[in-house]
Amino acid sequence: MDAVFKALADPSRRALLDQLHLQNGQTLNQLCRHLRMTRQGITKHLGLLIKADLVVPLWRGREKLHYLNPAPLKQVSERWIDKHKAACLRALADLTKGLDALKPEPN
Amino acid sequence: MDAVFKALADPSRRALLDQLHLQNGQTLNQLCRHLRMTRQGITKHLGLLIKADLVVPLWRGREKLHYLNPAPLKQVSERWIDKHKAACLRALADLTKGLDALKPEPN
DNA sequence: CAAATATGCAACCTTTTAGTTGCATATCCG
DNA sequence: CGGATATGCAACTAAAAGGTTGCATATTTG
Repeated sequence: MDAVFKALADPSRRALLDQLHLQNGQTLNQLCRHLRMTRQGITKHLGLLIKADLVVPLWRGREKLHYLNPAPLKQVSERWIDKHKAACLRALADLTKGLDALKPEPN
Repeated sequence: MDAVFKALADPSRRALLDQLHLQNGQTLNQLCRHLRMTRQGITKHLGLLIKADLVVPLWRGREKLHYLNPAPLKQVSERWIDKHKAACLRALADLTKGLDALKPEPN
């Protein structure tokens, strides 16, 4: 679990997850196009994501495909959010969003 | 959002959240009893948790009560887990597709 | 086979972070 | 008031993390 939280702590790694969420199964080089960083830097980030089991690698010839695995994320929120409270929170979040949308400009 | 992920990255801070989840509204000194660390160290951790809005402080006289606020955690998991779809199923499907791509050269 | 492509490994540097020590400030209670 | 309690702020140190450069390895392709 520690590896998951550590992996999520860095914005570059979250960007990688975003990118995989957008298009799953990308190779290392594909992912390099979206981040302005050396390939080796990205390799290290992917290494942490893989160790945290948030990304699953799959070799196809000389290419390494990367797949997003959101399973560990499930446990993240459930650790401090009681199941029966979840619905309430969700409703509250939606309500807040609704109220914000409704909020009139003071002019 | 960045502050939330950063705050969750440290095991001591997660322990503090655990402690508050166990008993909400504890003072700084109360929290100090459960972690083996100086009070100032814990103060710094709580500062980050408060900045991330994961903990809400409330002053009562000279005491500072700390309350857990799980709301930001909701968004954490929902970022990469599709709300209305079984994300794990989709990921599995994509993974299977990757495996299929691997197959055509069995020889 | 040789060149190009896709990736890995390791050393290195710089910045950030965790934790400590020391002192200051505010509140409660006799 | 004065001592005890509860907390804050700042400087400092040691460890960790982000990122780079350089070179090695495996696979595809002409």
